[in-house]
Amino acid sequence: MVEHNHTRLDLVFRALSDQTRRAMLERLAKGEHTVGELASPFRMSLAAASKHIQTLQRAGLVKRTVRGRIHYCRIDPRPLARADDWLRGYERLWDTRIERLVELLRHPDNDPSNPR
Amino acid sequence: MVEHNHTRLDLVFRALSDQTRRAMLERLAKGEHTVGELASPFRMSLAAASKHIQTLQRAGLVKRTVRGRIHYCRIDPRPLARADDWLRGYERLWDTRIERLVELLRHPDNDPSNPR
DNA sequence: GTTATCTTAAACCATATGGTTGAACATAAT
DNA sequence: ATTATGTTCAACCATATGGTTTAAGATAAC
Repeated sequence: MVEHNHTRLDLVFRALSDQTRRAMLERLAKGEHTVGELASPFRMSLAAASKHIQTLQRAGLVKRTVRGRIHYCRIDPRPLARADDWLRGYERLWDTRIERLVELLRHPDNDPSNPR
Repeated sequence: MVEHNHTRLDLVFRALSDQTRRAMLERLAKGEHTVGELASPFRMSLAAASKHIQTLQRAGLVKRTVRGRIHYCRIDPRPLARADDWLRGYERLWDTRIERLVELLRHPDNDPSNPR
């Protein structure tokens, strides 16, 4: 559902718009961490860090498992792939190599590296 | 400068976290538009749409040229490329094909498609 | 010079955000 | 049962956001 996809992208990009949350993802990319572990490098209260983790969770970027009193968090990269899919829709605009390839396909004789 | 890069990424992802602004970028990907043209498809005031365009501009995603009383906007895809660079840092986590390739490189004899 | 058009600024509003502190909840250790 | 640990909730605060309306500014058309 298009509307649903927009909402998800909203949340993902929103979650990524803060360097604390990006740093948390970078750590989670290396493996599972507890909430306390994720919070510890940041100079903010545990409650603030907990809020950030919840924002990541709402975006689907983090999944948590509770075992006893410990909350374990893991990265879920699929929403990142979808965000990347969206960005790659613009790849043609930033990748001049693709532009040149398209140009070559249209006018093959214009290739300066072609000695013909 | 690392800090500067973070700020820029904040702004880019922030700008992308709204479907109105993403829709504006999609139109700009097809070519230059005036502010009024960008605003017209949306059911919001011109002032509101103007604010969105300013958010895109602050993120560096849009460049504007003023000719007379008309403001022309163009997409600048470079910040999208940088956002994509950041996302691609996680490619290994979402692309299981890369995972399998790495696994093959480590244990070549485990390839089930290899009849050896 | 006057009117029209394009666009933003200012003020306002409701909501969201990102942080704090202290309390509360859930579970583990003793 | 009590204390300790891990974590979230609630209330608060300052700021930001996304929208509105109206006014203002810049330029073009007449």
